[in-house]
Amino acid sequence: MLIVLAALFRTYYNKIMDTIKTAPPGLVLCSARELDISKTFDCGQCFRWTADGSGGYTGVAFGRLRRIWTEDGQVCLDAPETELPLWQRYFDLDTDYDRAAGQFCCNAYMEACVNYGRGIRILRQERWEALCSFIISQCNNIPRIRCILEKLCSCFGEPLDETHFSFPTAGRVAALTVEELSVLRAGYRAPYILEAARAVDSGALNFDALEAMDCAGAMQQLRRVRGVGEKVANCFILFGLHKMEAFPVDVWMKRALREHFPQDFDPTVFGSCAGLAQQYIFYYARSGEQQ
DNA sequence: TTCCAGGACCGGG
DNA sequence: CCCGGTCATGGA
Repeated sequence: MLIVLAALFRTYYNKIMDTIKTAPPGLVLCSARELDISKTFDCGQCFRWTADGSGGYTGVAFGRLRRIWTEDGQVCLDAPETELPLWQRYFDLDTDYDRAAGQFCCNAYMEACVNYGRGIRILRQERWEALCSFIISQCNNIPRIRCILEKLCSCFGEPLDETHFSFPTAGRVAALTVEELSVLRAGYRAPYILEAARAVDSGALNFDALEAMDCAGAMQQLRRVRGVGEKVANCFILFGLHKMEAFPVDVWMKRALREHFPQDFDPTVFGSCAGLAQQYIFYYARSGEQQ
């Protein structure tokens, strides 16, 4: 009897101690007002962060598998303290979004967009992942974009645990064939992915050089890659190069611009952060709120 | 069955 | 310059 009780106690004791030992350190990133993780991850700028059912999100960036959640009005991150600068940069925490949004309010609709999207931050994603993601995005829906990217990583990335993988490097993808890529079921986009990977891997497309250019110059270089048109290039310039004046226009944006702005409306009036204005509009339009 | 999804490309007018 | 057809794929 005593032996059984002792064994039971030991089992629970060990379980509790394991929980304490493996408890995430919970690095504090910023306030929840500065960064709304669900809006930021679900607004259509990235495709590899997924809600884990308990209010948090799990994803991979820089080859690091991390969990992020909001707790007591603060955004917490399951990462060692030495990574704080890395993630502060990833979430663009040095930019004053309230000040940027102050330039946007040209009508009541835009005001609604800003209010609805407050807390979105334009991530500083890895550039190859961003380029690849938006090549895949063309004429595609978001769940399937996520599905194809997931398959790309699980087939050709490095395993991080049982279910998560790093994003394969451009060099790794460049060495593949269209036949090998057919497992993605990416359809006509497969050769586009390959050509982009080879351009990046060979240096024909140099991200550092693109970053040093203005939007027009980067656009000119990007459009030399087959499968990269004006819209995909703009998405990459905004989400990959973090040039905030880029203003990608897709079908949702076309409809919003048609229905809520003057015919000859020029998005450059949104200023140096027009891309953020675009994201507020896109997120609001897609939400189905108001119409 | 047809339509649509964060398009791009190519040809012809 | 602008227009329509075409390019895979899967879900509604």
